[in-house]
Amino acid sequence: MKEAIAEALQHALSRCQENGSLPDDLTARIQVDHARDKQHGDFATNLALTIAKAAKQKPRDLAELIVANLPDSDVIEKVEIAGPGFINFYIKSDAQSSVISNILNRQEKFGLAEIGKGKKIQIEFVSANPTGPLHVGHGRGAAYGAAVANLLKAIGYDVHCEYYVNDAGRQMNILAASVWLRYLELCGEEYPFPVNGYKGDYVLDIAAALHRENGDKMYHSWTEISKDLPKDEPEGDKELYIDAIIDKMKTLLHPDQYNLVFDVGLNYILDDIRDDLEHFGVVYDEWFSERSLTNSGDVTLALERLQKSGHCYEKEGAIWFKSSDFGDEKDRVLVRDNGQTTYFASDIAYHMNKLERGYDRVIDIWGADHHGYVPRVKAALQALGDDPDKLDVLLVQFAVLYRGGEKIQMSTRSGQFVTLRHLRKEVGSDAARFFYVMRKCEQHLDFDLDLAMSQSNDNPMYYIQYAHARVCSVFSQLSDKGFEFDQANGLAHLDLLIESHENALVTRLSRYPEIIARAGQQHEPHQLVHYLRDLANEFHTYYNAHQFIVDDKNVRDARLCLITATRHVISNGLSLLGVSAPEKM
RNA sequence: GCGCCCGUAGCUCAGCUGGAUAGAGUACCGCCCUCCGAAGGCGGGGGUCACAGGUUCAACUCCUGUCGGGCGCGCCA
Repeated sequence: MKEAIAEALQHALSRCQENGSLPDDLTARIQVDHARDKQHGDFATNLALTIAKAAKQKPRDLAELIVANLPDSDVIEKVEIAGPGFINFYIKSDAQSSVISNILNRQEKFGLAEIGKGKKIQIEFVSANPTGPLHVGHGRGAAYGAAVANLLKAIGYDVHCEYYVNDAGRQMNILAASVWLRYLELCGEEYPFPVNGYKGDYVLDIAAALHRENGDKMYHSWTEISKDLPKDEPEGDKELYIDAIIDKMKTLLHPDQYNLVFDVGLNYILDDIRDDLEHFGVVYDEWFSERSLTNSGDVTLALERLQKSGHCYEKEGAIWFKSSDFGDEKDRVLVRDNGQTTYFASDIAYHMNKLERGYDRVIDIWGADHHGYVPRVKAALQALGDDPDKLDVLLVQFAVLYRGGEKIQMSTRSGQFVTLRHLRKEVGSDAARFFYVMRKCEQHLDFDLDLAMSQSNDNPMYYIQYAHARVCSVFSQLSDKGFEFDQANGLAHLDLLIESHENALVTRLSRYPEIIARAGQQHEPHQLVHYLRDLANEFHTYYNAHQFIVDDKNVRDARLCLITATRHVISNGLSLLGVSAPEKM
């Protein structure tokens, strides 16, 4: 509809230029907006105001000129000039109501677009370290990432969802050490658990599994382990201490044994995460291993290419990337003085790998605490000769949890956190998914657990789902009363939908495709949330104002067509958000 | 200190990439079920859009500065 009006305006402009009433070199970006106020019609354009200066004419005069040159249209009812020079358009009602038959034909396909046809997008999200279960902070990234992916698919992109598994590095070694120490407890050993070890219950479970499978095979006494160890906190340094334990573990255990402990821990947690996300309705096309980048030689290759680019140097035994050449605040280490590559080096290789896979666009969704990391990754891509603009990093602010009005402090290491699994079980996947995407990602999210877990009616999700359930309920009433719905008859009598509530609802329905397109392109699922709330509101208002099951068959069928269309749109929208549309509540 | 994000109704947030009188929810007050689910609807009060300048026919929106809040500035990942 918007396009039709923009096209008409373009015609009018060209016509004015042909007959000399406007200068030839005039170019205008035609903008058509939904009128905010009903008194301003359905659509409005500020075209006359924007070209006033270039055309050297008064906006109101220009508006009249444009209107006079508008081509005939079968959708425009009338045109008005208002205020300083706005042009307001009123749409013919039969053009509006055609959206109903469109929805009833397309059903679950209504709203889909082909904006991204033929374009491939890779989207990576969550990617939490496999050192423990997902917590509610990760949940936001999961819900947001999945919703963005759904929206992009809906507008025609070929979307590939990926989870980057950080299965290399120090954190994983700490996990392995934590598991091993818990395992020693099961062998009957007693010792003080390291301050910096992972203390969550899941570590006990992993250790138990390890002990079940292997008995005491990997047992070493604490006196043997603790020999020459530095002091743990509070007397000593907890970081040095845990590293010393890892070293000791590596010397005491056969490499195969070390890897076994490591892998049992990794796989246990990864399985848990995968299972958790699946129940959350979040599925990935690929789980990409950080270690695989080292094994495949991609890390070496990335480092070579970076060094060839001339933006690397050696200092104090380490190899540095001169990211400050590309706007980063300081240079970054790629290879440590001990010869080990950094996480950053893997990440460069990973992003290089992503772009080499031929995606038109690559989206990373990170926690906002990683924002300082963006410039260095883009710098690396630029140094490698790739286009850094192909990478979109979307930063999600953390969800701040409240319980009893108090902010909850969380730490993975101490094991004090609310898991996503827990949240899901308490409030259900639907409410959690909905809550997480209600506000835009750069906004802090206050997640009140008491409110969410109490299944309160305050949750706007119920309002939307209720609208859907109400439509379904009307249809069960219909058969109870011995009526049948004749869709074809309803579509033939859409002109009977003359009530203002009906017009408002139809107008709202007609905007759905636009909302999907915009929410997708701007990566903003919250726009869809707000739309659905408005749509539900329009429906509930209509429901209260008018009876649908009336004796007049034509009116009845027409109204049933309208509410069925509403049901489809609600269902389609909720499904993109990962929320169900129940028929009964 | 530097960098990124945020400051809109008592509270939680929208505001369509500069447009017409700044909107919802919630909370508070008052109405509406002999009628398809009241998990609903209708009405009411409540705002110097943090502050100060600037650009513009037009600024919540763009620019600069100030103040307030969050986060980040490792040879951790």
